[in-house]
Amino acid sequence: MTNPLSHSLRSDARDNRERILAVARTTFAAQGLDVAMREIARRAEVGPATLYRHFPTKEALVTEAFREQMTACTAVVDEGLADPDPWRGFCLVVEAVCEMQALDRGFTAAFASAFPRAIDFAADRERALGKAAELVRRAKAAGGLRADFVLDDLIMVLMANGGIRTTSPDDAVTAARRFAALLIQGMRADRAGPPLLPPVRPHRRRS
Amino acid sequence: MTNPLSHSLRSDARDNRERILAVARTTFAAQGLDVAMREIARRAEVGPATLYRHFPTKEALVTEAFREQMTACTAVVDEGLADPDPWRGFCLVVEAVCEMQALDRGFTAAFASAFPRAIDFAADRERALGKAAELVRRAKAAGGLRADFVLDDLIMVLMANGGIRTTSPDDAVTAARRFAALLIQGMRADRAGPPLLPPVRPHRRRS
DNA sequence: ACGCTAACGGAACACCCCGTCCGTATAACT
DNA sequence: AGTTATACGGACGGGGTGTTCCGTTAGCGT
Repeated sequence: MTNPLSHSLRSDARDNRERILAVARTTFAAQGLDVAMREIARRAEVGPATLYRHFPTKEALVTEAFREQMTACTAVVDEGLADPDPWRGFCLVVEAVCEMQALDRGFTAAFASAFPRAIDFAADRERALGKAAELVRRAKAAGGLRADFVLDDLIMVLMANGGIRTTSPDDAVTAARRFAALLIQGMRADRAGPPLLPPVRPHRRRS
Repeated sequence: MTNPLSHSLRSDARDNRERILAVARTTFAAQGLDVAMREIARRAEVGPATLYRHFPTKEALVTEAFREQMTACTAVVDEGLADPDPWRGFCLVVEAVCEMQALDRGFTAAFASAFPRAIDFAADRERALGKAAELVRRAKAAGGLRADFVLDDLIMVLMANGGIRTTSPDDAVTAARRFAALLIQGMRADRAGPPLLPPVRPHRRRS
């Protein structure tokens, strides 16, 4: 019902799978991707073999665990695109994504491809980036976003936001909001100040 | 001469020590702190035991390797304080430190205490932060920096800047400059836009 | 030149990681 | 209830890390 892949699985197997995914999501969110597979298995009250039977590799588990987060992210971008005021839509997206990153350390790492090599988010990632590019274009056309802003700047900002570490989740989201607010002021077209230096393309795997 | 600790050391030991430190500095700068001790020993053409005889633990090596970077950092803050225009001094410091972080990944991690637990930079770190607080105070008094800016915002910005990863060092410094320029525009007092949310204190080890 | 001690470095230790094998238990179907 | 295939989990292998032991080398003072 809830999961299209849940057919043809024995009941205990399906339960275990969901329990593993739930544990993986919360643990990755709280501690980042540097969590041992054994630890996730232990918290899910499952043997390591069971974990690996459901997800053949750690990368597979991470990919599956953050699939919904990824769609939520693109949904946010769509929401921003739907806003009648492009600049406001842009600001909302920046704030929302920063907050999402603050609430989920693992998502930050997964999105930035901090994991060994290009997860497989490639597809969703590129799609979201395409929409974000459109958002940037409109925000600039509307006169809200400074003209020398480029899509890669947005990626850079998100990467930077991911670097903020705090003690508690509450502090994390407050800091992210404050960070986003500061940045957004710097992105405004009016009183943009001296022109920015030439933009740089942040690193992208799969050269 | 150059090093006050170099007395009472045999010639080969002194050579090895300096070679190890040189290798550690360049390697940490290029690849961050996640470098195996064996790797540093190998590059310095030294056995692991020699490395550990000079630096009893990895933390000790890191601390010693970044001591001069730390003093360079405080020197930058002093330079900013010496500037007749507090706002310009503040901007210069932000730009310079961001650039330093871009050029040295290890320093970023060491400064942010990303290493296991509180290195020992505590003293220098607190001293530098004290001077930075004075810099912030003056920049606000001069009317250049927005009034709701706090010292912790500066720490947050530096932490964020450390999160930016690029492929080449050239890209890193370009990105850092661009990032700093964007942020500085958001920090300006004129046209500050809506007030920021309540500030948050970023995490500090040694509770 | 000699001897003594400081310094060296390869091998080994203890720990943790990801991923796998195989004998056992249990859900599902008759 | 009996049977069977599916799923389970403890134990294992291979590789990596920080750190230490100990037999050997080599600088330095005489």
